[in-house]
Amino acid sequence: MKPLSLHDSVHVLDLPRALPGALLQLDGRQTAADLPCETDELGALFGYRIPEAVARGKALFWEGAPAEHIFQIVGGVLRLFRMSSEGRRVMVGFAFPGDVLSIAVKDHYLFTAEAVTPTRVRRISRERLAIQIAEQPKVATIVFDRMREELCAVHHQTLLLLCQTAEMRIVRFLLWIAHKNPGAVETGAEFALPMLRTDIADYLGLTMETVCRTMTKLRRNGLIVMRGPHKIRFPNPRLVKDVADLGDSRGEWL
Amino acid sequence: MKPLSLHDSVHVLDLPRALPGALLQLDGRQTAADLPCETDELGALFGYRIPEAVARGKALFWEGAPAEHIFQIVGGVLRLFRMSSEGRRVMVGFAFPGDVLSIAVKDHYLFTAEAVTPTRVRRISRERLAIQIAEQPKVATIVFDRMREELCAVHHQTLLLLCQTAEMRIVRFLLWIAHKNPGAVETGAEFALPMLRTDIADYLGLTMETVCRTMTKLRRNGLIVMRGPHKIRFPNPRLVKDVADLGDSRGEWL
DNA sequence: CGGTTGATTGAGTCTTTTCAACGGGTGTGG
DNA sequence: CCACACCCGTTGAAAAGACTCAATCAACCG
Repeated sequence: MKPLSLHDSVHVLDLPRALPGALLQLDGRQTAADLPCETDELGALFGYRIPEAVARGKALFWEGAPAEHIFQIVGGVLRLFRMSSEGRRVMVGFAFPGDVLSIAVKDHYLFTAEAVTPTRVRRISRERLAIQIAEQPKVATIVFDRMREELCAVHHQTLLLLCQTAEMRIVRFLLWIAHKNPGAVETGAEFALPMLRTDIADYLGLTMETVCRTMTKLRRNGLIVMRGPHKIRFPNPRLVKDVADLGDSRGEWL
Repeated sequence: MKPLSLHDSVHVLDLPRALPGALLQLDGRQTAADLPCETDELGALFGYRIPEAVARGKALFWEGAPAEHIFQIVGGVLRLFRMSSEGRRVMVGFAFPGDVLSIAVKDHYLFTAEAVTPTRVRRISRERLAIQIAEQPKVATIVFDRMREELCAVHHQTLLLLCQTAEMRIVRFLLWIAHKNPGAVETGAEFALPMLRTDIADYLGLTMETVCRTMTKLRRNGLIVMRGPHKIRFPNPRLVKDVADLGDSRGEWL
């Protein structure tokens, strides 16, 4: 058995992001249902310490600061953004339970990570990770996988941005969020959309107003049902297929 | 000295992509000036075999095919694209001399790589790479770096797509291409823009027409000078700064 | 209660896309 | 050799879409 193969690795999407019975509330109010670390291969890496809490609106780390730690999100949602040279906020991603942050950076954080909801994280120092890699070659495989996952996340955003219309972008964005709650799309169950309209706009390269308007349109068309701005349902799964054909044979890109 | 540190690695942008004296012609006509593999740390990995040629318009590999090899571009330019579910072509990148392709994929190629210009590549099987990693831990560091580079490339596209206007996207795209020829921006020297207008459009999320129109606008404004559709100059480096302030302290994102 | 924040909606403007036409190359076959 | 077709780039006019500016509304908080 090869110790460091690029092949024999956990599938990116098979992560224990949300397990049956562990109802993950993305809005962070239900702190009891954190990601169970025992099931995570990476859990051992981060140790079984009690996770740290990050209050809503607080930053976990800042763009440009020396990257000393790697973080695993246990519960809650974070927004990841940079400041462009013109001073505009550029959303480069969101982090959900199970995600690992900044495993791919070299020495400085490339973006700021800010808690959208009350968030709980585990951390490991980059030094310690290096030692772990040296001691157990298998760890390198895990790190490879995580970097692949990070790459997939960015690629996913790229594909969203390459959608022509705002409607398409938003539908796919919503579906992406929905897919983090297993079965939400198929059963039409309600799921949380914790981030602000502005966050979504900055992520999709749109304005807040366009996001609002488009979501209203989707509501009028019966594609989505909203209970407040942050609770969404897809009442008609079949309808979803028509608007955005996600019939991708390989789930790698979502 | 830690054998597998994530820190002590070659800077992503310090790659021997274009060396003084090795005038890289991106249009691929000058096949003599290939990337010198001796200077490349990764060169040893790929061996010093004679590079394979890929004719213009031919694919190096196809989206969805089993990923058996990893490629290093020695000369020429490739377009990297996927087919969206609606059948539209989605450009996910371009590959230039020095780039390494598909080091981050798991088992199937995520995109098709097609030669824009006559191209020369070296290849290594994924199996062999795994063995190399096992034998020399230092190789893992190189692979980490390359994956970081791949991540940076995708992130760069994301940032391009998040630019509000077509003009900004295109200016930054052109600057990005220009930066691959050392000193081209500073001296106002001519550089090649080998890909088609359609390729650029698909990469920037615009239509071909918008790309054309915007480039003629840039030409009229004196920002660029064109000699045919594929030869560009920035005659006034100072003007460039005004239009697109790239004053980014860290070059990581370009 | 007044102030703030976030979401929504409206009206007008600007950009981009769409549809269409044209021109310069290149390659091919008569 | 020329005629023709085809690809690619460019430009034009009209339509659609997204943005800006602005007002309104609801929830929350001191």
